[in-house]
Amino acid sequence: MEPTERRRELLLAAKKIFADKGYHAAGVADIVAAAEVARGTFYLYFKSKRDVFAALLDYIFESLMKRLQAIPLDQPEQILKGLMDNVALVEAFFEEDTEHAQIIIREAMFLDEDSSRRVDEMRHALVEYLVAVVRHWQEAGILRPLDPELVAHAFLGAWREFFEQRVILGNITASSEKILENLIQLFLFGLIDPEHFTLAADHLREIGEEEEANA
Amino acid sequence: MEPTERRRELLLAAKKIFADKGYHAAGVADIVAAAEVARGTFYLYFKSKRDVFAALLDYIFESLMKRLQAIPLDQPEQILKGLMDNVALVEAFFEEDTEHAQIIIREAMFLDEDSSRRVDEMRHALVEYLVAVVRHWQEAGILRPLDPELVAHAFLGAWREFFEQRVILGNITASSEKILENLIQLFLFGLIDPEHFTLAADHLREIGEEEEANA
Amino acid sequence: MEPTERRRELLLAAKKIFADKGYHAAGVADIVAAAEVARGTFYLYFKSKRDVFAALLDYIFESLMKRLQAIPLDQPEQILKGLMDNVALVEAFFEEDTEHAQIIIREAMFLDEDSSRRVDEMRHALVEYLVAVVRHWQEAGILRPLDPELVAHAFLGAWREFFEQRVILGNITASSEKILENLIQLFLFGLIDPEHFTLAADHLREIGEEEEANA
Amino acid sequence: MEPTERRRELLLAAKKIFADKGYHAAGVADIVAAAEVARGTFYLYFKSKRDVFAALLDYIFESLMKRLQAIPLDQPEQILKGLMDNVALVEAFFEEDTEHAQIIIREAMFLDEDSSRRVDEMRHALVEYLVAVVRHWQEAGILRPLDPELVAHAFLGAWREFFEQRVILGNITASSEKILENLIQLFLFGLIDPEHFTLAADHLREIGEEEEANA
DNA sequence: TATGAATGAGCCTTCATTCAT
DNA sequence: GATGAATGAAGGCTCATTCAT
Repeated sequence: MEPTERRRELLLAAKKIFADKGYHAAGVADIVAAAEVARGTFYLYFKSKRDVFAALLDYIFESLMKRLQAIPLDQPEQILKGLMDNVALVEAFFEEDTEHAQIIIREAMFLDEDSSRRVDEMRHALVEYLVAVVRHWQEAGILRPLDPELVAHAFLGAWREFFEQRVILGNITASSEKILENLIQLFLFGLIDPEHFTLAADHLREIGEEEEANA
Repeated sequence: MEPTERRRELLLAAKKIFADKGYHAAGVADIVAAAEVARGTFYLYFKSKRDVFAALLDYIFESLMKRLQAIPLDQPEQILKGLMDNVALVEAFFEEDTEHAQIIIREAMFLDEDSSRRVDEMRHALVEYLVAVVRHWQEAGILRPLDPELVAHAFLGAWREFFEQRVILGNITASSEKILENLIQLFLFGLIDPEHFTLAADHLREIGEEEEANA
Repeated sequence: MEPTERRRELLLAAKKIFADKGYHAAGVADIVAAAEVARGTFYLYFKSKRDVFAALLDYIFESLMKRLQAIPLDQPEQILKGLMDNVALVEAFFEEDTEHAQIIIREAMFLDEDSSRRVDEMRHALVEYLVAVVRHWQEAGILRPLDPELVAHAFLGAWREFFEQRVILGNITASSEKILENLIQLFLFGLIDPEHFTLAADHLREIGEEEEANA
Repeated sequence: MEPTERRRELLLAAKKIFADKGYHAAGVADIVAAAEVARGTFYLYFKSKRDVFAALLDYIFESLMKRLQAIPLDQPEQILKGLMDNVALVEAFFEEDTEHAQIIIREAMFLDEDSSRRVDEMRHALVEYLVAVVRHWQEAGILRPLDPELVAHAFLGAWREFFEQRVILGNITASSEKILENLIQLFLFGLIDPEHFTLAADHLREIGEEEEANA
């Protein structure tokens, strides 16, 4: 068999095992069993268990990047549909192959410095993408001039929360579309009833002044 | 030494070790070394390594509950200050003792079913609290009638994202107050410039109709 | 409490525990729990776990001796009843307190050199007693002049086999009286039908001669 | 090295160690030291310390069965020689490799339910074999119609007693042949001098009547 | 390249014994 | 005498990694 193919088989076996059992519970024995190769063969293609996990993160990262690069940022004429389509696309990536999400969210994030750095790169890619979208519509005067990074991180966090609950933990049964729609509405229009915008804004200003006075 | 005291010492030692090295990398040997007791002593107070971790989650949960119970939900006259104060209080709990957060967020969430259930209880307590706040101001007609649970989860997720970045991973240097303030503004007023509310709402409706037509 | 009393309580607790769980599975913790004293108290009366076991063997040995010494060897006029009564008495000792038997047969026999020596003393006492009985009736011309020690050991072994099966392992449900009666009949009259005694004796002689020829 | 061979080496090492030190005192460390392999290698071939012991019992059981199956039950023309040859064969099995006997008699019998069940199977095989022999000669009218199982158990017990004393504990120096010969004589002809058979039988009857009267 | 038997450091846990109170 | 918390040696077992074939 071609070396590259062997390596790929092992990588996919590792993906399945890590997603199933988690990094620590997964053993090299499980991986080679799933790949149907001998124990020693594993070490022909990967330096260690850590190494195959790192390779896995690379693989997932690259897969995600391919998707993101396929999205045009500047064409959408309709802000809402644009946002929804684009975010849905990211969600689809993780939902198509739930193992990806299991690994990224459950395992890689806090496994060690190296892993968390790699996840951070992914997060950064997503954030940059969201930032670009927000900035695009801010420049068009449609969105208010809030810090785009803050918005991106906030949205990412909110979305991750629901994704975790729904896909990883299975605590929510609502459809991903419905959730996403509501989430976007919340982020776009905010909580406050427009009638009370002025009142609310006044309060906000007062609080700021109080705090400055206290400081 | 009084048994209760010894147990507490071991618990705190375990908290430090688990926060430092993570559940898997932490050994009972580390814990007893930190507590400066013999190996066997550990098993006088805890059934196993798992057991001490569970006890730790209980301890953190109870500590957090004490804080939350101290907050009056129905008195705040000012929505913004109320929300900010209350959320800040939760944040303070985790920030005072970063180890708490390390353990809850990095380790407990996905360690196993038992642990994730416990973390879920905590999340639930926080969500319920946020839901109560949102509902309070919805009934007062100040907030729009969005699903309070959705709002609560979204806010929790967004907040967690920043907390992780700032406290656990150290990627952000902005002050927690500033972040919280911006976050609340985002959730309250939304992204869209009020001038374009009507336009945006129209788009939203169109999208809905398109989708129904497609279905 | 009087020291002697305390010691006795511990000894009896140990007897129960050792009989229940066996020497190795029994822990000092079990013994002190059964005796309702503190862990340390145990070591006030016994040097070690081994020590309490040795003391237990002494105790059982003495109890058995008291019984045996109470039996008159020379008065019985009737050989069968005499044998049966006497053997039944030994059996009764172990059956009254099954724990005795559990400990002697299951644990002490092969635990270590010291224990097996003690059990051997007991066995010796029983054998000597049986030897005396056999010899008594041999001198009266009732029993054939077989080696009395051989007879005693053989009987002891056969009896032990049934006792183990019945009391320790629970494999036999027949009453001890019935078994004993049959056993004694077997030992007294033998297997061969008297009609064939001569024939059998001839065979026996032939075999002996063959073997001598082969040697 | 071939797996089967390694496993066999470990099994034999375990046999030696268990026979030497007993189940509890023997450590996996001792076994792997005797087999001159690493600790982990042991667990390549056996699930646990218990497991290797069980495997050992199987091995001994099978070895014994091979011997027993080689014995024709129905051909012997001479009762005495037949019995002696056959029993001697069983004895030889244990005497050739004393470790077998050490393990079966000292350790396995009362270690736990599983072990004692296995030993019981062996005992059963021997008993059945003896029963068949006895029954064979009973049908030929040579032996009296005593319960064959009782006879078999009694003989087995008596034989075990001597075997233990001689081989395991080293208390007897007489040759096994001499002992066996005497034992068989005892079982065949019984203790009572034929001249007194009638007298003895009368006594026996009287005892029975007395007991019935008392009941 | 592929194999899989062998390795051994390292982990969790138990329990007889000690000792300060 | 009595207590029971503390001890730590010892034991069973796992698993990532190596290496001779």
